[in-house]
Amino acid sequence: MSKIKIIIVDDHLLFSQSLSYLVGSFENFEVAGIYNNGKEFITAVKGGIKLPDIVLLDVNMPIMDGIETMKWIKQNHPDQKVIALSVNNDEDTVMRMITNGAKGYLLKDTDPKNFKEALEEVYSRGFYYSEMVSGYLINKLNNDNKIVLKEREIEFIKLACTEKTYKEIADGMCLSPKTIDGYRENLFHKLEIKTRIGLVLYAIKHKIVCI
Amino acid sequence: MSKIKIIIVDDHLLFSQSLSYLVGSFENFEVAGIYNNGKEFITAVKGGIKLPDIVLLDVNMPIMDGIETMKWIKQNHPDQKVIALSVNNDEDTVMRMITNGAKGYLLKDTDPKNFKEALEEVYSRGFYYSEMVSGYLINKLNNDNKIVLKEREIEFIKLACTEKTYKEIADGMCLSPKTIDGYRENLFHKLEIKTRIGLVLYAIKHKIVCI
DNA sequence: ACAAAAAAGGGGGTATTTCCCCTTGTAAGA
DNA sequence: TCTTACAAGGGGAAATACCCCCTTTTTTGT
Repeated sequence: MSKIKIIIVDDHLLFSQSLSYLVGSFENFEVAGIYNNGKEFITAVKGGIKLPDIVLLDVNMPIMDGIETMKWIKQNHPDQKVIALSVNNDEDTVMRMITNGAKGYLLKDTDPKNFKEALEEVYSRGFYYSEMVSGYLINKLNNDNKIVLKEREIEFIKLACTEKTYKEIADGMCLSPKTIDGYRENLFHKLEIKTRIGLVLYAIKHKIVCI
Repeated sequence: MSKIKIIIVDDHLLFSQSLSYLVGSFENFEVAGIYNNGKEFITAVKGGIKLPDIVLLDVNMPIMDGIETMKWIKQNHPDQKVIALSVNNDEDTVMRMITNGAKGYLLKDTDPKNFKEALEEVYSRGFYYSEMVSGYLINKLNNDNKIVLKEREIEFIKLACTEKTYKEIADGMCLSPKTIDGYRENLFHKLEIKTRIGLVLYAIKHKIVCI
């Protein structure tokens, strides 16, 4: 019986190379390729490489990150099994990967035993959702009051995360200061915050801006 | 000739376990132990384990992070060779590790070849400073206008990164609002910022608060 | 197809908060 | 003793926050 093929996509060479040793040490598994970022992987797929049984996809990558890559995979190879790998467990990111079709989401501090289990389950059952992921899924069902930010609002938020005054922001967005006033108030209500500080904290927490 | 002994301290099990395979694959190197955080490692050292030739120390760890651990090592085993491992390359963190005695600072996206080189150099020459580190060292020499924040200022900054008004912050710190006024202005000058937003951004960037 | 609703832009006025200068007393250190 | 750090304050201009209101366009439901 041939081994289960794995492809690793991760920008941390030290990690991906090391991980390939770990995967290689498992019976029935073998690493079929290592790519440094989503772009490299997609280019390779377009170039005609054979898709593996499972892709191990890092979430935080510089060139083309996990979420973007996941979206592409979903569109072009919807049946491809992908396990997301990440150090961060914030609900936003986890849910975005899952809703884009990741079959599992593992933290990098996962025990190798667990990791192997996840690989096996994803291969045989098709998915592996840890307690964390299940928790988030239930959370999602219970209070699905998801906040939708419009393009123009995001633009405003980004500018609000600088030392510009609202007047300056208005100029920057070619709007009246009064309109900006409206944007602010809307967001304050929508996000349940009271001050511009709250807006900045929200923006950073939800990665609307990166610092 | 016996092999060069390495101890890995990293909270990401998947990484540390994998890395030990990589190190194991190098001639002349062997992994003598893996610990999940600084505390575990220090406890083991206090318990009398044999110190390795090189410690590979992750910087970002939950229980006892790389910087704290490095400080302890510097105090208690100043000759211990340590290579810091991290995903982030911000000057603050790098310099703090180096000034606390790290003999090298490697990013996790380092090429395994480079990694092996670093191990060898640290073992034989005693240190391995990448271009990045050298750059920061020179930077440090040129403009050594380091900003020192006092305890009370840090307290204030943390509160400024909330939706509290200065009045409320004053209450929280048992000071007059006017004193808070002074803190703010001092910091604005010292950090070359103009608004509380700038203060929040500074605090997050320099990890004074975490969100 | 057409009314209703939502989104986008703008306005007046006001209270509160932030920002910035300048001064004073006091305790601790060199 | 002189400096430095810390706490506190006065006064005022600017920015922020929070109401109320309006028009126009786009989207949506039926």
